[in-house]
Amino acid sequence: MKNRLEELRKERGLRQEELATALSVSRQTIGSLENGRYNPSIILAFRIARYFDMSIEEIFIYEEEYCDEK
Amino acid sequence: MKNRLEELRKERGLRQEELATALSVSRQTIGSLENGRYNPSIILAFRIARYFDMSIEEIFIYEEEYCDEK
DNA sequence: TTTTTATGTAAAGTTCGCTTGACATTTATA
DNA sequence: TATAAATGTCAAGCGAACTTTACATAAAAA
Repeated sequence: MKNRLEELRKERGLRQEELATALSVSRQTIGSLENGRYNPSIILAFRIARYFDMSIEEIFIYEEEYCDEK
Repeated sequence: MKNRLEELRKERGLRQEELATALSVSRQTIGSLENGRYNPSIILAFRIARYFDMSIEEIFIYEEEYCDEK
């Protein structure tokens, strides 16, 4: 799954650490999401969407080709 | 997190097993989601939303009171 | 009532999401 | 250049999200 986290964070002039703090996760979690090392839990996805005042679908891009992902 | 899975499934006259097969998960996964034993991964949430032709937000209800969930 | 169908749920195992801690690399600033 | 600030990334550990197997219960149909 792709996402627009880095883009959205930079638009707002935030460091990874600041975003992490705002979302109550670790800096490594933000880095890992931005670099695609893993996907967020749905709870974190909701918190991210709420933080940026957007829908989950506007931030996280699900494409069917990942047909075997869980 | 609450969700409308059971309601949506029954509206469409599906058994848990049929929905599970359509989504490529086990029947127990559907039952566990319907009964709130755990939350879906974001990938599964996307597949469910796509299956019902709805947004994730229309199916899964995130409320801020779950402030410590991950 | 008896049998079948649908659902509930537990146990055990695997992988993933997230943590903390650590250290390397890149980028910016003194 | 040298130092600091921001990011990249690894490892170990924990709990969550799945799996399969199994069995119990509920509801519907014979």
